[in-house]
Amino acid sequence: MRIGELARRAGVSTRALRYYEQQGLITARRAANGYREYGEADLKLVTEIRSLLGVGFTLDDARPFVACLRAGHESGGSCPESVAVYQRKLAEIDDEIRTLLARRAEVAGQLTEACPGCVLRKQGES
Amino acid sequence: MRIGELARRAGVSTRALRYYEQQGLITARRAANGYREYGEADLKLVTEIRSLLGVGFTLDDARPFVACLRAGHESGGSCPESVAVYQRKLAEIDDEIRTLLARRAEVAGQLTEACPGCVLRKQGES
DNA sequence: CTAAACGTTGACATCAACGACAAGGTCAAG
DNA sequence: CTTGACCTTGTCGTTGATGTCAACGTTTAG
Repeated sequence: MRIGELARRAGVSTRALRYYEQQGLITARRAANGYREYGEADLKLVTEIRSLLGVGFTLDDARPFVACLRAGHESGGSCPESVAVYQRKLAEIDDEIRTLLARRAEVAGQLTEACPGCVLRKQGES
Repeated sequence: MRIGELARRAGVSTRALRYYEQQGLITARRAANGYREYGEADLKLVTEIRSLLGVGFTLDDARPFVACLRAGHESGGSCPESVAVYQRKLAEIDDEIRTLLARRAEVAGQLTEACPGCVLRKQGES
């Protein structure tokens, strides 16, 4: 299939696909006229990439997953390198959550000071 | 005081101060030689801006606070416009936290699938 | 034959808050 | 007079994942 069809099927823009290629995440055979030609495996790759981007991974983070799929594994996350990324990302997410909770407390405190009774309750806060 | 001293006292770069001025957050009298001249009030403004930036506010968010201080209030957060920003930011932060929690769950789930027993516990999780 | 619908590469624009220069003016001390 | 520490404006670079053109070649349906 050509780039337009892959884009439609994967739900991404052709621009994105060319960018992924430029970043070395996907590759494409070239037809005689220079057009990119993709197979079903490429659809899986792009789908994996999109899924990872959707949960906040960067393209760089996605590399091991793509490599894992290319190596023949049915899941991109089943290689040690991918697992390492998973763990790093989990740690990053936890860090961000901690930062945001601290910020929320700080901002809520300031708001309370400026306008007692203005603070909205958060789910789970007494 | 001139820009260098204000920068030192506020703990920011002169570049940042000029940027704040360009964005209309602070203003400066000009000496005969064209140098910017600041007063103690400006130090308060910059300190407020930095404090807000520190908890994730944008310069645009900081505008009402600066205006509030300029209007003579001792606290930048004590004007209704500032309170509105506080509330909007709180809502934004809560949204981000929710997103991150969902992501964390998603990533942790994938990791568990790929590598049972690899997931680290989070504080507060059973 | 031609227009529409594809494909190609290349390059600039976006968002925020500056950092890092360039190229110059000003001013005090030695 | 000169060095050096200030100050000025202006412009480009940073970061990530594209959007959006430009300018052009290809293919396909009518």
